Amino acid sequence: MTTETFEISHSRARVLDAAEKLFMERGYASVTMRDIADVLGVKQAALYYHAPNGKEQLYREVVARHMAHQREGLEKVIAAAAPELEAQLGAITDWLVEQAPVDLMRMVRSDAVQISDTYAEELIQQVDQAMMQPIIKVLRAAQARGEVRRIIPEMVVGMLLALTNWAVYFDSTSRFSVSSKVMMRQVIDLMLNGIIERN
Amino acid sequence: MTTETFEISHSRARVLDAAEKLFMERGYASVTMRDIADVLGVKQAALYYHAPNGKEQLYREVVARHMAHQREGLEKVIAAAAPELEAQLGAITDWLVEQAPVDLMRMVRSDAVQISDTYAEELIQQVDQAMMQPIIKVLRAAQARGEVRRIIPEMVVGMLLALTNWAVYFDSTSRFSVSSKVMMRQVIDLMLNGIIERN
DNA sequence: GTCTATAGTTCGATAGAC
DNA sequence: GTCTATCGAACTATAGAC
Repeated sequence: MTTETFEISHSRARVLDAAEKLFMERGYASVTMRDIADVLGVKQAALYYHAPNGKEQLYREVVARHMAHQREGLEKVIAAAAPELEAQLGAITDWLVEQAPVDLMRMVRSDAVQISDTYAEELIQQVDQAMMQPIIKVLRAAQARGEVRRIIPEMVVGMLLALTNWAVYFDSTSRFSVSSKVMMRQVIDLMLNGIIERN
Repeated sequence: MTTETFEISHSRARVLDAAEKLFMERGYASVTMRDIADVLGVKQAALYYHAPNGKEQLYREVVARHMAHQREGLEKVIAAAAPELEAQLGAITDWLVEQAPVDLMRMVRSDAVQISDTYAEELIQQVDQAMMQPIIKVLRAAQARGEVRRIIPEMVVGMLLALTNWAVYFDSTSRFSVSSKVMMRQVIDLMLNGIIERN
């Protein structure tokens, strides 16, 4: 029984892994069930044993799992980092670039709306809870300590996520020898010189 | 004859307008020819009179026209702006937010690759020529004047485009009363405080 | 758990009437 | 220039054998 349960969840995890990679890379509409099956080396119909509720539900589960993963990771690296804002932001961007950041804007504005308008709203909430709030908390704490001047944390967090995406893409084109992590350290330095309170 | 030519190009422009709006909002794969026809109030088959070469070619033409439009606009506002870097960047971001910025990363990584790998390369070149090089020239000129310290202009331009996209999206959610243009002025101020040469 | 076969849809595109 | 009608391909999903 334990073995069977393990095997089942392991197979499911493999399906979710393959689906996640494809969905996040190319978007919901342009990934077919056959594409996912091909990656797993099975026929298209076999997918419906592991994902009996179809493509739409599969996408929802992939996203929910991804967001849970991001939230756990972010909270972990934030807790482990030094209590200064710069160190915490560095730990955050290091984590983000390691996770092969996804195009959140495409997910919300293209992928999700194809499923339903209510799901688009739900996805926005998930992204907010999993990826934005943990970082917002870091900024608010720094504000409370008097480390940064008055900013809108929600705005700054979005900037950080957008810049991380760009850094990873820029690094992948690799015309310049600047790693994503080093680039994001420079971005943080640049941002802090703008938002740090000067006495 | 002149009237007929005008009417034809006018009809074509209407088709390209509708296609551009949908393609840029939702991406290549999730926009159907029927969607475009619905916006125009005609049946799907009628589209093939104006776009006889099909969906793929329609997307290519839409993108080519959009990039030409962006290049012309950018070069115009740059030429009209004051010769200081801050004023030029402000004119650039004002222009960009007015054009309802598109998700360049989705275009390159999702839309274009569905058409062909060679088109993805072509699109990257078009984006580079139309949107990045004009702004890169501004940064290089400022570097030559000694206004900014050593940076990688290509990297900074990508940051600026990514942040502009985020600003417009953030503004559209409008939970906070910060207009895209005002927000980008603050971004520019923040970036300049990071990259300006201090003597 | 995976397969073959196929039903039911949707989409891109063409043909031909008007 | 737009319409109706339709073809062929691709996709989601189901049924049933193994």
